[in-house]
Amino acid sequence: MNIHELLTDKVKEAASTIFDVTLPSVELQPTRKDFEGDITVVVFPLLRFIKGNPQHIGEQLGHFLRNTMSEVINFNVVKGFLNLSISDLFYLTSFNSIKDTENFGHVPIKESDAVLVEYSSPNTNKPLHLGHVRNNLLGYSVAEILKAAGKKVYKTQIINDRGIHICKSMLAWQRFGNGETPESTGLKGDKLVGNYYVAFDRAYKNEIAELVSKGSDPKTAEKQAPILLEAQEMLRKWEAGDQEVVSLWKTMNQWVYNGFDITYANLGVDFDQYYYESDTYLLGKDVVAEGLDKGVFYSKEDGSVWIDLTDEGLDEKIVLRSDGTAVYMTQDIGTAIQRVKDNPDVKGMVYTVGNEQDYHFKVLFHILKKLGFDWAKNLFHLSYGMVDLPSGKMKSREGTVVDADELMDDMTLTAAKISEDLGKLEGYSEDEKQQLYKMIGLGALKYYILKVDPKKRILFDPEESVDFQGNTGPFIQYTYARIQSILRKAAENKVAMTKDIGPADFQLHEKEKELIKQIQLFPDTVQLAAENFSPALIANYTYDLVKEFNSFYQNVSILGESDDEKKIIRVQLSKKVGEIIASAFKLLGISVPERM
RNA sequence: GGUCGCGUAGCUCAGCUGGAUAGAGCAUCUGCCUUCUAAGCAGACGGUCACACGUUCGAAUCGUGUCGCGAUCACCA
Repeated sequence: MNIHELLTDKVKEAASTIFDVTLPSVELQPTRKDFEGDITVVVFPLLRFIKGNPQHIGEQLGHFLRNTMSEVINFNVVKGFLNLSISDLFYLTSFNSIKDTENFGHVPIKESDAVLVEYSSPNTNKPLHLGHVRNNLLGYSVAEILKAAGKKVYKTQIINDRGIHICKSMLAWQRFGNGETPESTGLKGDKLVGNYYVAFDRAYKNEIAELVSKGSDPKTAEKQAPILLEAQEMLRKWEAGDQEVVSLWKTMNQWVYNGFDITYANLGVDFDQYYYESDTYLLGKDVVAEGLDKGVFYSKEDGSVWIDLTDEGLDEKIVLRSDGTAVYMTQDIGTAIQRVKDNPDVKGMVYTVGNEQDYHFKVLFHILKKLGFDWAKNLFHLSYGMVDLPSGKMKSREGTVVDADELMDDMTLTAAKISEDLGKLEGYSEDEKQQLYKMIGLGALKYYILKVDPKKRILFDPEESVDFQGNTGPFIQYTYARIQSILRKAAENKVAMTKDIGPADFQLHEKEKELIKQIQLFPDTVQLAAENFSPALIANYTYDLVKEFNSFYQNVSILGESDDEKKIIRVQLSKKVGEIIASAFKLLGISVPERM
């Protein structure tokens, strides 16, 4: 039982013995630094149940708590705030139990409670860019946080591997490619294919210009450019299963997958399941038919099928075209159902998709609820804002996107430059250095993106790149490395790491209490982050912990002239902080170095 | 125009279910490397929490409205 639960119970008990009232809840908060005490009971909310002067009530409660709880050694009342001083006994017993807890903050996984997390979901016609990076980091991190909170998680992505845009790069390759392959060019497969997508666009624009110069109207020119008609023809052939087209499609998609695999590996994300739109784009039609029978949907004269969501404050939405073919929504309905069929233990899903699709997912979730699926109440759209550049929006056609691979390389280079300037890496082999630079560069990138609320837009300045000071990944990694150094030296000094320390041995330093308080918050933070699908909560918690640790580190002597008991508890504290940093960063997909 | 999201220090961001005098980092300035890593620490400076009204003992936080920015309102995905 933690101190908050303990105090809540005691305050309730006090209220019933002194005032004969039953309290539904008690408001507790950490005492502000300018006041004496550790934990504060806010008296104001109690006034609804206990009539009287808040000052007086606070004092009565304070006396009761001090007399009946060994943990409360003193109290004072300021206005309506009852500040309680907590004993060293409590801090030490609490820390003694935390110290030996493995995987502190993680809850064991309950197999019955599976959640499916979808992220990345790329197109196979161009390489991944900065937007995907945010998507991937968010999705991966949320999946890891859910695991830590005791959920079984399936990471999944649905790959958009079909459609006119895929045919465009295929056609351009046929026409201008001269049989180039990733092997023959040495290019990553996704880059090669992406180049042909750009080549298509160039050729298309030229044809339009030519048609317009011959007197054609620009709008019709856009629709009648021969290369576009040819791409559309190719799509028809693909849908008809034309062998040559399908074979080229398979080959080129495989190039792209091989390229993506490298990017994902560098980014440190992974997936348990893959869905391909070429398999799922026909799904959902049967569900629509069923829903039509049940009266969830209705059809119009032309045969198209709709759902009326005006009751929910939304409008009408089409779910099947008049020619009977599926739309985006149809596919998503079908895919959701298919996934639960494939994984019967799934009780909820998280969709990591940009906020331009907020409306789509709102509608999708309503439809699935109306269709009566019990898991439909546990659907969450992990919606995130755009990543903008100082120059404005990223546009792939205008070449203003930040490529994911290049970005990671740049970050690694920046990390290398700063590290070399600081000159701390004597005795490192070139390999070790490169590994460390990558760890730092990617740590900077990931932390930079994950620490901000997903809903907010991010302005990413590649020039200024990323800071290594303050609330950044490298600063936290650096603190971790320093802690490892303390532990190495403690091992040389043979400090007893498992020994419990009692309150009689010495008085706790103010900084030690602060650190223990911060450590205690970690499990709650993980739970909260899981409930809110928020890596930002974990990131900011970790930064607070590191700040607290650094303050502790500068203000107390860990391995210096302190006596043995102090030395032991201080090294134990450092060790636990190191463990928490590592496990929090693991939830963010960031590695920590042993030395730097 | 309808709907949704955002608006906190010069800049980048925290601020949990309403609680005491609003919190960090960067930038600017001042101290601190003969002791465990100075990518650090301690401090100064910097705020009408976009604006107005409301709810109440108490509002950055909740509600309504206004303004600004963005997204979205396809038989595209």
